Amino acid sequence: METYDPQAIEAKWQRVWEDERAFYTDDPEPGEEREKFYMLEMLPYPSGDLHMGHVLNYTLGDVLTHFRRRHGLRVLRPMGWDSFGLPAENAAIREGGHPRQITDRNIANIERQMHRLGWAIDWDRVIAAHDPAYYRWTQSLFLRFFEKGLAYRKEAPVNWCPNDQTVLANEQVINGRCERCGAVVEARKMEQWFFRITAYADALLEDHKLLDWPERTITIQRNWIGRSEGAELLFRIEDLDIDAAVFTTRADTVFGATFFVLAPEHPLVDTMIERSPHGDEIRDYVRIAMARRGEERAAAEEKTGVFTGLTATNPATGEEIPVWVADYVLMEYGTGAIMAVPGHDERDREFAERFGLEVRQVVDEERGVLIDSGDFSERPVDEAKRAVVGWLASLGRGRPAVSFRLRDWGFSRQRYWGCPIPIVYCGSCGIVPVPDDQLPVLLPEVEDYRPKGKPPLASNEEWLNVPCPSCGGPGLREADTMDTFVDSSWYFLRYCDPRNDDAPFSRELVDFWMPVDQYVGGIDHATGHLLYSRFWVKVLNELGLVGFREPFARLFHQGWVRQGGTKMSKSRGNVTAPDQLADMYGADAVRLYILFVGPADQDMDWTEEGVEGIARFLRRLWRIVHEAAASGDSAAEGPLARKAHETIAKVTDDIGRRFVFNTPIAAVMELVNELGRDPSAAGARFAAETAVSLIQPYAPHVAEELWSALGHERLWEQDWPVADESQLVRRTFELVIQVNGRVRDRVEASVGESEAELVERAMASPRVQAHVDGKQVRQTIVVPDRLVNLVV
RNA sequence: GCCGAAGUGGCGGAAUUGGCAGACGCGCCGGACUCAAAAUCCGGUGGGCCGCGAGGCCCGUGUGGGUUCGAUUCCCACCUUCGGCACCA
Repeated sequence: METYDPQAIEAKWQRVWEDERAFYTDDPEPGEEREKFYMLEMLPYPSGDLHMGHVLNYTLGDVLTHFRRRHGLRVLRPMGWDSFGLPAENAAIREGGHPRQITDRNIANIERQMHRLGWAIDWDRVIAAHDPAYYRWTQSLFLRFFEKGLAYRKEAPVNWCPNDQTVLANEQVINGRCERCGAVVEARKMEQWFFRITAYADALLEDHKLLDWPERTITIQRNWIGRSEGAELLFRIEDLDIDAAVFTTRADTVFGATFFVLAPEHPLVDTMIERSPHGDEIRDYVRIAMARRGEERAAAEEKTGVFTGLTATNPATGEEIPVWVADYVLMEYGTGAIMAVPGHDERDREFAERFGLEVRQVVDEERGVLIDSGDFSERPVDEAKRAVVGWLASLGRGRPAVSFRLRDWGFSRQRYWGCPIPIVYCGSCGIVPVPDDQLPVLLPEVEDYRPKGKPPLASNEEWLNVPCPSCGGPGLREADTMDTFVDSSWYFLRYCDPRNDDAPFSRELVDFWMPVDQYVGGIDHATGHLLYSRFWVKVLNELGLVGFREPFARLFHQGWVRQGGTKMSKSRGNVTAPDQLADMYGADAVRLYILFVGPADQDMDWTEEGVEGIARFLRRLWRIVHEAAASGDSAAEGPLARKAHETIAKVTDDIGRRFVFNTPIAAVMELVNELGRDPSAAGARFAAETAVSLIQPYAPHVAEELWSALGHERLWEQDWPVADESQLVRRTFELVIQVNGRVRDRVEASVGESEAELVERAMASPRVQAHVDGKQVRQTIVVPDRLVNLVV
């Protein structure tokens, strides 16, 4: 027996797998019989180095990949790169070089590290967001959205750094200041691109029922979409000769609406500035309010606002109530205007108290009924909500309405390193899409990635100025690029048909592979990537490009691997990178360890204490399996064989049904411990084969080597072992005997004994007798084949 | 403030349907091997108490209650930690 040399055997088997194309997946044959399984982990951003979070994510996926493959499924398990985005651009600005060079270098490095870990990936299907062969189709799909009116431009506030003359992403704003220069960030309005995801709000909620997802993820999405049922009510503003609509979920409180408030951005405000005697004050207020960013407004100590000098008519009471403009009312929600009911709304009350406005109680909170509300007085709140809306509707002053918290998805980025938006602005034709046959719109070279008051792409005049595709007149290209969430909203479709030059993907292939059967990724993407991808697939479905409505049938969230937390830096100093760890202990040890330390769906503080234990286990496994191979008896019965069958059942259930990845390792350790007591015992060979076979998804290299030592080959394509049910049936068991719920003795008993027999055994125990001690047994509880409890 | 998740030995964790708390591993202790150490192997290891010993008793899953013959598991309240959201009418 040679000593266990992880480096050598890992290199050896990785070469074999590559030579045999073991983990590459061909397109389905016509009349394909094998069931498909699409295994996918979230698209990684190619930072320079793999970290332990990646190792957890992809090892988990790898275990499932091997497990499903060995169940005879045709498994697709691809990999690619979310390779556009700010980090590469920042690195280019900081250190020089081109974002493309930096990105390509990082991809090469991280890909090498991935190979080092031995993951079973179909590297033929690799895609990269920044590859023109990919982003031409991102652009093409964008055009389909544009044609349907689902991609549009509108003015919206952005974070603007007045010093750097640039738009900042939310994560670049730290406490209201620019992360780079520290200048106070302002809100500025710009024309930007949006996807009309709000049009799919109901569909996104409705189709949750099609998903086998963690409940909390669905809850997060549901809250994010924020569907509220209520009503739109009309308030007459006589001075302007218009009706202004408000959204409310508390139509029952309309009798208590003592003032009316518009958001500063509300379109009517301009009219008011013109027509109101207080026009100047309104204008001043609006200017100040609009310069404040959303978070600043929310964080303000006290609510601010300005009286417009106008009044609106409360449709329920007929009273004239004052109209105010205040920035605690958000233009983005509802109608951008509210009826203020300070008697029953905390925010309205705060405002009313500050400005001395009337507060009127119209609901008796204790009894839950309306008061001082005309004909509706004494009616319960829920009933009154409907009744009031019905009444106002009959007067033409209201209607039931639904409002959503969800906003449209702004995907313009005033950045260089992203997918160009294939649009040309023409003086005579307006917004003109670049025709499909002129795609891709390639990302041009620029001299400086820093935006100086305009997006970086706009600095390349030659690129920027193009003839209008429609009329041939002078045109200007769109200089914004796309949010990287656009790239990742359809990559899982491209994997199904990654080298298609004629279309983003063939419908036949995506309909075969999709939906993703098992998706694995962080819960941090609950309201971003996961929602956007669902939206895209719904649109593509309506366009007839795909035959399904949901992209990810089943979802699993791995926990966070925290590194460098106070706990660990104190105890151990530096953290070792995964590939260094692999150099020290081997890839198999790293893979086993990351899954062994705890449940994969829970957060963990990374520590290397314990990796030695895994390395020790692998050396033990190596030695014991070799011993069993030399002298092991291949009997398929006896205690060791039974233990092996129990382990098969446990591991299969844990991975396949429970989605638990740490306990199977413990189960195999137990089997190996038992085998180690006598590697030449009856059934030892079978136990060794079982242990090797079961550990293969976790530690494929050493498993393959040991499988050879046992005289077999190609473990990676062997069927997953099946537990022999007859071996699992026990004839005897250890009867637990309790007195008053406390365990007092354990005795052997036969399976299937009657309650009376079990009680008799219990009473026969001297230890039990000592506790019963002549007392009256008042009750006996018997759990067949398990336990007896005597109550005295 | 609101929503969610979680609190189990010195440590990471296990206990799947209300039925033997602490599997498996780390660490630690003892032993074997060794001139010695490392590695390896064997044994022990929740706390307290009683017993020369075999063994026995009590306490114990964040805290306090409850349901139950029986609770880490179910219910109520509270504490702590970690996430997410935060003027959404």
